[in-house]
Amino acid sequence: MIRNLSKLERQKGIKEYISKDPFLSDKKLAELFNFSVQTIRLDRLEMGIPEMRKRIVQVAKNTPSTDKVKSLKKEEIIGELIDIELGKNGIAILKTTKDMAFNKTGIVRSHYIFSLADSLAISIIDTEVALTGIARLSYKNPVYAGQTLVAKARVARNRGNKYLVSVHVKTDQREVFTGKLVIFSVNDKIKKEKT
Amino acid sequence: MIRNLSKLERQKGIKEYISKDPFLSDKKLAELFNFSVQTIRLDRLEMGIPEMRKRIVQVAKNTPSTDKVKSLKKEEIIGELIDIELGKNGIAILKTTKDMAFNKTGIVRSHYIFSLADSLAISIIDTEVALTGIARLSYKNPVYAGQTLVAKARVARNRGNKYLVSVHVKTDQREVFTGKLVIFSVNDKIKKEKT
DNA sequence: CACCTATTATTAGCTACTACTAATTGTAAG
DNA sequence: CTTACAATTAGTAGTAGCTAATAATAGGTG
Repeated sequence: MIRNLSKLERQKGIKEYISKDPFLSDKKLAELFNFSVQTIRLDRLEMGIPEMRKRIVQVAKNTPSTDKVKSLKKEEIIGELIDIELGKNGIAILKTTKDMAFNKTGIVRSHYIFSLADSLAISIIDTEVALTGIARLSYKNPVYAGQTLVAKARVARNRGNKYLVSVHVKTDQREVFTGKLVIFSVNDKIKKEKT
Repeated sequence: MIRNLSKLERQKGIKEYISKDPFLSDKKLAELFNFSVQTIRLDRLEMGIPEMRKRIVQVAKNTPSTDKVKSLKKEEIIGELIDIELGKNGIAILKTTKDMAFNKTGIVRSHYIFSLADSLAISIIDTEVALTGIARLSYKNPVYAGQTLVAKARVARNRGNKYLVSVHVKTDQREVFTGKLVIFSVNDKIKKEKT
């Protein structure tokens, strides 16, 4: 029961709930938000969210269980965001595991470190959508599975929609990675450039 | 007796069809086997096969999409290695999905593209262990979820244990990423530097 | 013939909807 | 205060894809 929400807030909430649990029927959502089933339906229609059964089918059809494609999993940010000042700087932590490393040496694969740096850099940009344009990376020292990485990012320059973000990753005082990323904040323009 | 056999065969057939395509309703099965819907239902009940909607839910719940773990999944190489000449060049393909993209725009997150490029670059180096040292990345165009990326890597220079690998990633003739990676081949030395 | 199995038909009821109309409530402006 | 409009709720008819129960029919077999 989460009454006392504006229409917008409720719709946002419904979206979130459904994205987290696509198995929610209108009835259950109505109980959760303490609004009538009809209102929930209207919200769904306004937001273009399909009915529960169709959502379940979508999820089922997305099952990549028979896929051979090796891919990474989605994440909003890699690691844990522990401090952030939008537009200025941020800190994130990633505990590395054996899964992230080469079996042979136990050295963490470089793209995990980049992912930490890149997602942190993007998340400190105070904008709806940010995309990486150019990056210069330097891996200073190997990281071993089990070590905890601390990434610090800082906006070094900002001209228009172009941000230069520098990221330093350390583990136990020791610098393991530095990077300079040029990030672009984006409106809806890019969508039309598609083709 | 002939009837009995045909019944058994039909039930076997239904089982097979459903296991291959759980999205088949009783009606569709009835049309496929040219029996009435009631007969199909009886068969399902006799075999203990649940109704279509419950089958779909089962499939959907088996998907690992509800993971909250904030880390990337381990992979030996990101994408599918489709051609390789050790020490010279290689090609890898990655089919992008919604999971790899920002929800808002459907644009694939930059670190997935880097991961494809980086793991390909490392795998073409003809050595036991290879580590990324320095990298210069340039994201030329946004990649949209669903597009298939083709990465081509080439060893541009090789001095001692230092390899300069250039990687180009395209989707439909269109260049979306280029990178120059300096990769170091490693023996066992680094392991002892560990601290 | 009665008995049995397989199949098909019919009906009632269920969930989770779509699509629609209509009534009610809230709220802000004149 | 009233009027206007948006938001919400209620209700109806119809749908797919079922469950469950009951009945009818055709075709053997002892």
